[in-house]
Amino acid sequence: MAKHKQEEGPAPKLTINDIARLAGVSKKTVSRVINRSPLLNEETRDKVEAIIRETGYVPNPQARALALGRNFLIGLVYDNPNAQMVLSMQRGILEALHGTEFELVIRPVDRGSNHVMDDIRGFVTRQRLFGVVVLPPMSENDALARMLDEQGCRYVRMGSAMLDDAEHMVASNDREAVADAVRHLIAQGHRRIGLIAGPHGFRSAQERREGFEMALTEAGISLPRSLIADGQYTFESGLSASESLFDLTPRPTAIFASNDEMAAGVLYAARLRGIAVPEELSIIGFDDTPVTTRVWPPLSTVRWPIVAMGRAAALKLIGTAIGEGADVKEPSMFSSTLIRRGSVAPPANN
Amino acid sequence: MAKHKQEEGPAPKLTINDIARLAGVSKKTVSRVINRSPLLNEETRDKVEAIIRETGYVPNPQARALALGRNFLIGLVYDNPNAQMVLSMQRGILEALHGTEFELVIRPVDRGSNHVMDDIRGFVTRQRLFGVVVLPPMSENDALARMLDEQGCRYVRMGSAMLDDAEHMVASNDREAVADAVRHLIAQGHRRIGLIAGPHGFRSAQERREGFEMALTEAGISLPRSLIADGQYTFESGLSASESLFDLTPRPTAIFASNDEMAAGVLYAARLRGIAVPEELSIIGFDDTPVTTRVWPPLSTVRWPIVAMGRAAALKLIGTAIGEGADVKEPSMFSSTLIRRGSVAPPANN
DNA sequence: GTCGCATTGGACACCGGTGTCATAAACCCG
DNA sequence: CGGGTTTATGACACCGGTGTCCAATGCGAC
Repeated sequence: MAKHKQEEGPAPKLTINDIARLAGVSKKTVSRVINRSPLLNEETRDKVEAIIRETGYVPNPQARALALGRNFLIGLVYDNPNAQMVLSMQRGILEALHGTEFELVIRPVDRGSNHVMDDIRGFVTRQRLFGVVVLPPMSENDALARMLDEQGCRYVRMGSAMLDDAEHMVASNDREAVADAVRHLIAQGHRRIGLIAGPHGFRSAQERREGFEMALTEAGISLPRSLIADGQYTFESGLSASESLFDLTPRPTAIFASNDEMAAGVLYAARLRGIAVPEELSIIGFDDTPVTTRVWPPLSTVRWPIVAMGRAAALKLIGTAIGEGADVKEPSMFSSTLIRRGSVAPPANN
Repeated sequence: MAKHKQEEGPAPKLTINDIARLAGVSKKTVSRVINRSPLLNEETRDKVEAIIRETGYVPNPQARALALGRNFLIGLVYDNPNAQMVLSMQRGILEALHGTEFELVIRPVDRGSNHVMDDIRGFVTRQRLFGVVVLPPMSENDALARMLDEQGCRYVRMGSAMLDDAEHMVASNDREAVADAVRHLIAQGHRRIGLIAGPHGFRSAQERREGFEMALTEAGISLPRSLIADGQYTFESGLSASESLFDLTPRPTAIFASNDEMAAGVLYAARLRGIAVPEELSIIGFDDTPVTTRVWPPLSTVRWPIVAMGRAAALKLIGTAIGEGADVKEPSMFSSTLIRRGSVAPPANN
């Protein structure tokens, strides 16, 4: 329809020159106002700011990017099987970016490929990204961190343990969180507790496993190797991994699954076998994804503050740039909470 | 491949001038090579291309953006309650963008707010976006489409019906898909079929409702108003909406829920009431989200090709730009498939 | 041999900001 | 009241590309 661009001009597109002319100053002075340069007369600043406000002028980010050799873009690099997690992270980061001039550019990668590194390098250098947030398990790759450093690209890694200094890391304490969850099972009277572990090579899997073992050790409960089954963080892997646990005699009375997808798989497998949850089997998952409340019974799980962590990561990145309340140090370590729903009960007979 | 250059240094950062010097031509000639200008000597082109290839030179996108007044960024605008859908769409778009110089910038908005329009306008004009993909329900907003047009911003709208010409629209045929699903229920022998409708103001909700009514009308089945319950596309709304359906006498023997979340709610409510699924109640959902296979019994549902549609949308946008196999016309209309799982069975008694 | 035309390449301004440095005005002190 | 210092502002080049326009070259035609 509106193909004819008439008086309905496609936006005024004011430039710094227009503002300079209107204010009767040089473009450099306008630039100083925009960049909050301290060596500026109050009066001049006010005058220019008034003009900017009433014209609604906004500096062209492309020109700034060119002049500064750096874009106002934050990249999000991930290769994550967990959709919910990725989306929440995006939300958290965007919350922090909201109201700033930064935008979020997303970049899923394939960590299996042998040019991931080149791929990411190209991404950050071509776009002259201001910085990137890296999600697990990519974030566990130290070579990647080193490369980003070399490229002069700021970065923040998300993870389940501190793998880097506070400036470059936002972490949750998975080990302690899992230990808490397992202590809860123990407090309910469980003694034969199975673990569905996450995939090898995932730091989170390792941390969660250590938390699991820690709680049992504390309580003086021995842990036969047979009570640990390997999973891949997928529903199907949880389903099949629990089979081996169900075949045990005596059967475990509780299972901790290293994430919710696998916990849902355990629940499903239990139903297939006619094992009543929670009467005959207690289950705890990890992540607090929506699936936990869609199944029956709703799954107890561990919730970690993904959105808040995403926000913190973004603030760490841009904190230096916006430099308003300059030193609002974002926390680097976040703790998780056990969410009690209907999938845990004391064991039937002990 | 071109791994010749040192792995160290914070990137060589070649410019068009360097290439021009190395090739012994002017920068404009290099520019012509990059932009595939036809008025160029074969010999010159080959020479310059060789240099570009062996140095690994990549033009600076910021400079191009400034000179062209347009960025190589695609925006994704959405206000969608369905996480899975958003993520799949991102995936589809990124698949199409892969290997091009385009990047994806995401922009969730709040369609309730009364400055959404200004927000989006600012987004596309400030960043000089090449184009945007708009997801439902934002895509149903014609004023938004008009505004984007005025701003000279390309756009493609995703939706559940053709609301615009093929150039600007990628749609699934929800009405027909739902009709098929309901025909399936009728073929199984169901006559009292309930509908959990989507929220008013969502075109998809309307289309799905019309498909539902269409199938019943075809079969000569009357549809009392009481068999339609309003939902909000959320699990909770599906849960509570189904209560009113369960209170009916006689109770419906099947329910079509306008999306999977609500279908999961129906299933949950059924379990709370001790209604056996599928023996006493058949359920069909819509979207084929992962939750359908996590619950028991797994839910029959309608699958629509989100990823393929995202890919098509992105290709429509950039098609003109890459202009290689110039006229690879992407389809605009996609059809959906009924996925049969365990939540449908013939009614117990009729 | 000269002219006209098509083809190819380059000089230069420009996109809209920022950095550097010079300079004018204001200030300070002896 | 002059010289040195500080402060506020502007002129100008520059970031790395692209568009415009003109010059050089080659070649056939007269």
